[in-house]
Amino acid sequence: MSRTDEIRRTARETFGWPELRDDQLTAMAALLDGHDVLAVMPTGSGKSAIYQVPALLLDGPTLVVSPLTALQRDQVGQIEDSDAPAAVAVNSTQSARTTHRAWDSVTHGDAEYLFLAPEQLAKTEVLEQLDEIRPSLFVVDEAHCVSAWGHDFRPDYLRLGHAIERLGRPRVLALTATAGGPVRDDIVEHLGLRDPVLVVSGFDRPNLHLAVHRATGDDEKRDAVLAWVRDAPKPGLVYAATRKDSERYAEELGALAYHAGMKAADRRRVHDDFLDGRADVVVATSAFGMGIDKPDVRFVVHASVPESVDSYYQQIGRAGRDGERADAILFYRPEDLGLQKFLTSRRFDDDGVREVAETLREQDSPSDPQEIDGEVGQSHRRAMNNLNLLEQTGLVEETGQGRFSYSGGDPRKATERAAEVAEQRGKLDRTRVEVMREYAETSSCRRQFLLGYFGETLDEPCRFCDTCEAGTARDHAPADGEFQPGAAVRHAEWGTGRIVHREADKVTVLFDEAGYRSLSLPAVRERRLLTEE
DNA sequence: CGCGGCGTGGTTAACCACGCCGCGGTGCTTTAAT
Repeated sequence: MSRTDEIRRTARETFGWPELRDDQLTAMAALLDGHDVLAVMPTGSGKSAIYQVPALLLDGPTLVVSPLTALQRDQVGQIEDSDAPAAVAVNSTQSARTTHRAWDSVTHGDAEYLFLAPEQLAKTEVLEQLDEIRPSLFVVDEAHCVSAWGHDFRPDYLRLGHAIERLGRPRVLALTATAGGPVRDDIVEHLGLRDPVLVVSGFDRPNLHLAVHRATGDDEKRDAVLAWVRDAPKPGLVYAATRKDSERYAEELGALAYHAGMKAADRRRVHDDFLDGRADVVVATSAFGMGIDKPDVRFVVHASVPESVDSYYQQIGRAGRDGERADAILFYRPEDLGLQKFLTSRRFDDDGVREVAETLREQDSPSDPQEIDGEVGQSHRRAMNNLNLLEQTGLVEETGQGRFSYSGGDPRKATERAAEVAEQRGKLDRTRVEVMREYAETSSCRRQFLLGYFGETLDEPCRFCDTCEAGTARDHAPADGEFQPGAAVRHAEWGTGRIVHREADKVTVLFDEAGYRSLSLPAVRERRLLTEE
């Protein structure tokens, strides 16, 4: 029987899926052929199937790294509802006995799927257990978290590559719904994917109507948000930038608020009420959304700009999954960008990095990160962030068996190098916020803008966004073939990059080193700033 | 970076302008005290 027949049969007989889409099949077959795979496809398109099916055709259990314990519960439950072998999770929300039983069932081959958060893989004893189990497939679900969270909030995401190495390099599958260029690069680099097969399904969501409402004053913006939401068909989601704002809007709308400062039980209730249709509108911070797969969400309103186009597309992607018309509208004030710049900026921890470097240097033999963590007087998060930065300088290297050696010489020098790495990252993040300004302020087709950001092209303006309807998008359709989205270019100062967006009088370029930059076309032409490669 | 709250001081009895300060988002894990 051919490989694809085998895949199809397993999908049909075990999971009850009569058909698989081509992109699903491509990704599954690549995994079975022993390749690493990065799959970027929309939620609700059967992403989980990509590991669930091959898992059964490979010897050895499948490890799934999943960011939230709530998500792990859902995923285990989903597998339990099928005829597939058992799935278990290991995390801190369950009793020691449950965890013990979970390990047992994986060890004895009774459970096929094991769900874990990345923090589990930072523990030596967990890695030792897994080393015995020898997983054949290592899945990173919601893989954009590697990039979005790995650089500060959850540094263990950046360390998954070492876990993969430590487990003898099982084949790796990274899954996400949204990933622009730098996010994909981060995933490939930090998971250590080797020559990965990239499977990207269509990004366009033609039933989503895109619009931006520009406001000058804060009061004016609030009134506009309230009026729009009151008149709109429900259910819908409102994203606010702060916890306080989510509560304020929720109160004014008679809706439910959702943010990470709420008690777990309240959060779960809001989540369930929204999914089951008891709540029409939820006003949330960015905490809300992962694992939300509700078909009939009619709008996603942003009461304030998010930190990046990646986040924006992720959040509006929760509307209109049923294919019916849905609205994605951003209420925009340039002043709101300041908050996002603040929130994405990270202070470089000079003393902390030096302490980690000094501790590494004093070791007689290569050290285990857990030992380092225990020796420095820093939180786990802080210690791992500092170690991550040192690793990115190349002065700290893995020597095998999950141990690390230091070749940095003077820790003060190493700290300076780490500061440069951090500065580079900070620059990229700031330019990503700036792209949100470009999106909000463009008078070209918004869909062409969004798709260009993700490396896709839409040949004609979409006619289903506010700029198309206002007629301004047409004026920006390039009359010539110069600087088309996707084209490789070079800039004297910023080096090589790729065009992500082009309008009548300016281009936005993603540079390999300098991040996203917008350039005025007249200036580019006059001073020959960009050359096509 | 931009806001909201608070105190100060200055002009005129009830209020206003100014400047300073603090705050702002995402979750896992482990542990200690009820």
